[in-house]
Amino acid sequence: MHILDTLKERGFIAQVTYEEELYRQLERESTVFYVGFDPTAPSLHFGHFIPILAMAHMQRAGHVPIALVGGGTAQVGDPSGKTELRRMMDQKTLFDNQEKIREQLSRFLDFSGGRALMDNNADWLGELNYLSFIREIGAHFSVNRMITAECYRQRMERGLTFLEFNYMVMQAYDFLELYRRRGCRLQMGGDDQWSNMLAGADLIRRKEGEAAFACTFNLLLNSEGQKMGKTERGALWLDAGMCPPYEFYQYWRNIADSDLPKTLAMLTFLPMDEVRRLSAMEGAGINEAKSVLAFEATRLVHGEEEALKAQQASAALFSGGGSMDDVPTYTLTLAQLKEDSRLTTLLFLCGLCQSRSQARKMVEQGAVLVGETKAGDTEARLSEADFPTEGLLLRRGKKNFCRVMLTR
RNA sequence: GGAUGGGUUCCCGAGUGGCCAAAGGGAGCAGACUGUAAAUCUGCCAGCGCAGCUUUCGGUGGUUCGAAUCCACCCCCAUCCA
Repeated sequence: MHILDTLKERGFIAQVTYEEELYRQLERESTVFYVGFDPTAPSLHFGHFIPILAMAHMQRAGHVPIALVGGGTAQVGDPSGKTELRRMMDQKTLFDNQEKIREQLSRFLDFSGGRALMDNNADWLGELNYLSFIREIGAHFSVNRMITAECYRQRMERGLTFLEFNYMVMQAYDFLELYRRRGCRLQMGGDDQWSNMLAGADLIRRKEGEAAFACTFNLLLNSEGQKMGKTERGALWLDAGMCPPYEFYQYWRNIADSDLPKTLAMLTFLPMDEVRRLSAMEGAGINEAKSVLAFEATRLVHGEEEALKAQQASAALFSGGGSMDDVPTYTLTLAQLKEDSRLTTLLFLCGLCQSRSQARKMVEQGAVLVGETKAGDTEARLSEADFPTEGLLLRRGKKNFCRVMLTR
């Protein structure tokens, strides 16, 4: 099956340029392509996951991905889809974030033997000469056309700085530079990047007279039309320290029925026959399908071992039996307990509630379970005897658990 | 640079001297019903050792017994003019 058809079937592709030609290009040779990543956060989050998976699909099909870290462009800020001027980041933070991204990407892509590459556009944007740049590159851009691009249109009404206006030119230049350095012919990315990507492909065609392509991905939206990957605490990070595997697993285990088919297709590498079979499930079966999704997605992000642990912890908490070993755990010292033995304090400390006020309210609403008994008293206190050696299981609502271990 | 209109709790958005931790909606959380789903109904939704107190309405000062609300200066945003 053609890789583009695979990506289409799994729901990745939003828009493609010169589609027929791109089909032929990908058939003819191993094609170098790139996806840009902004180093504006210390971890990749779920929003990056779709492009990453698409890159992995492409790599499996024999093509060569370049992950381009936007160390230079991040100092400008992409106006696409933003209504405000993005705050600027200092160099040090950008550099640190960049290293994290490199580390995380290597879990999804095989960087060995030049099978995947990584570049940073600070390498070439940083030393550009303004005059030669506007002469060589700027001359190819029509402001008239730029301002009609979707990504600028809304900002034209609200205000757009000249700094941001340059973003498209810079991104187009990246593509040209990657073509020259690496023979890169295809840029992939989020659909909000469409105009920037087109600009790059056009620039290569104009300056080099060579074929270049752009291809954008769909956002994964839930049935209510909102982006998926938002949690109670914020973004769904791909870093285990910022979002534990158990939490990641539970996110996908809890999605709406109607979101299951597209999610399975996009977030797993299961054969489409299997995806269709699982998506057709009903009633209790659909829960089974969701745990397959959760397991597969967690496996991709955190590895098989962590996925198994998350699965086992979930089994122990939700369906009884199984091992409690990998249930989210908080360690309490005896000194802490002596200092403040209130249940509400513990709920706050272990992260189950975001403040003691919230903990008090949860108790009032009958949402808190201590072991097997429902807590009814907001002033309840705990003593050493309440903590068995295997830990005390606290629960807020039906789905939030924390095992508290007392170290004596 | 000038004129005008604005900046309110996660978001939208009311409030224009005390009855304001601030209407209403959305999001979120919890309870009931379920399948760790959706829909629906109900409650909660700044913090605190919580019948009381503390911090909050762009910033800093001021008027007042009392300010999100009035005054001064400043910062930022939008629209029009240059």
